[in-house]
Amino acid sequence: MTQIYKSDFLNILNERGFIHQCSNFDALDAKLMEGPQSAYIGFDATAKSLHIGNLTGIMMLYWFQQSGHKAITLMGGGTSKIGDPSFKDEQRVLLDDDTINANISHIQNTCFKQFLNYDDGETSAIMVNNNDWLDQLPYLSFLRDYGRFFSVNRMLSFDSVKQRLERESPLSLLEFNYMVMQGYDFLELNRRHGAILQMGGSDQWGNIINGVDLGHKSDRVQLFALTAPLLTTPDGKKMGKTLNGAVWLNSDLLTPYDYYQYWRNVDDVMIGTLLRRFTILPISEIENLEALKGAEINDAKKILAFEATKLCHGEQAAINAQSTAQKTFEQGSVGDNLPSITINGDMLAQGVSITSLLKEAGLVSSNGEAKRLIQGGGARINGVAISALDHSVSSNDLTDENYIKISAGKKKHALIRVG
RNA sequence: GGAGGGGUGGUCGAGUGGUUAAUGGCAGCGGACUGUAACUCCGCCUCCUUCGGGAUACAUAGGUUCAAAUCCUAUCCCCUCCA
Repeated sequence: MTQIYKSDFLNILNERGFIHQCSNFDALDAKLMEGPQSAYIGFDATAKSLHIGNLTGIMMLYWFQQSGHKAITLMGGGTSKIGDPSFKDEQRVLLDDDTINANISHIQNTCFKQFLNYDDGETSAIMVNNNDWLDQLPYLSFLRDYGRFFSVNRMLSFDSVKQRLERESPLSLLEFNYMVMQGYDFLELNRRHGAILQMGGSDQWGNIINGVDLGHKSDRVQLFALTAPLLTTPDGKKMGKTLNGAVWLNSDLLTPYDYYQYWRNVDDVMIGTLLRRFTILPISEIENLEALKGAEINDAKKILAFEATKLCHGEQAAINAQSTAQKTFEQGSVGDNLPSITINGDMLAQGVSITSLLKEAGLVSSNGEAKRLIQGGGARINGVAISALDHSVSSNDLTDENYIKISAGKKKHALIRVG
């Protein structure tokens, strides 16, 4: 591999496609060679789980720690009260404290612990919440101490707000302050934990640079910004949507099987990029995988899905998910990880309408949707398409293994068991 | 405070009294093709229904009318300009 940097960390990030912009490559590279450093990434607390969109940042911290440094995960408990306006056209709904706190504790206890080691001596990852300092800021003295370092002229020049202004979308003072808060976070984390680097997606560039400038002006410290390219599909769409919305990292919001399936179904042309970013396979192996052509790409996708699931949910969950997927799609049978519902044996003996079963199994959300699904030819019982709206499912449909497989389309399946 | 503009289904955006549950694009879902991909094509895309219909719906609440997303009144919210 080509070593264009001195530090392992930058070399790894470079070969894995994480580098978009850096405030000062050479100086950062040199700094990383001096010994363990601290870097952080901020995460939203607007939902009770992180999602695939946050995964790039998590992986950057992962490699940072693997390279012998200290990773800091900053939960935006304070900044979530404002809402990042970058590249958004509309103001976000404001969340109340209780919701934000609940979200943070939920995220803390799940997502990160899979990827980062919080008990690793000198390079233990740590988790902080910016509400701890932002909530206490005295307005007037804050303005006097730090407000003077922020140039409105400059802030207005950032693409993230320029776009909003050009479209004449409203930008409130509250939202405009988001980048001030984020900039101050950097300073605070430098003081508290010696953080010298803030990373993030390329949409965070403006916000991060504000912190770098503030560090220089206020404390005469050199801070660094490093951003990763945003992930988009070839046609420019954002990655990370699935049947039910976001691709969550928490298994209680998205099962490991569904998580596996998300990766299994990504666009062909993304395969190399995704393997680099979201698996920890050696680059040489990734190069072999992305050289595959045509239907062979499926092999690469299976590996991507397996490795990504393993990182997020553990090896056993990945094995289970893979096995279920294989049985379901390659052998036409069923796997343990399919969602399942239990139904009373007597009721089943009398026959249950397919519509209500589809609803029960969570495959559709209303009778109307079930009806449309059936009319569209997408409803199946044990793999056989059902065309009658009033079709009744009964004990006769039970297979030898004592279940009924019900499907909505070719990819969504559920099992009905008798209980 | 004054003047003007605007709030339509997940989203963008038509529609200015009547076959309008509301054109079209995007997103989404299903089908065909295929490799559990992409492309393309076709269908669907408020809810309930005994499948005859019914109930809700165009910021909110009233009103005019046989009939309103479309007209009137009040209220709320947003934007622009002026003070």
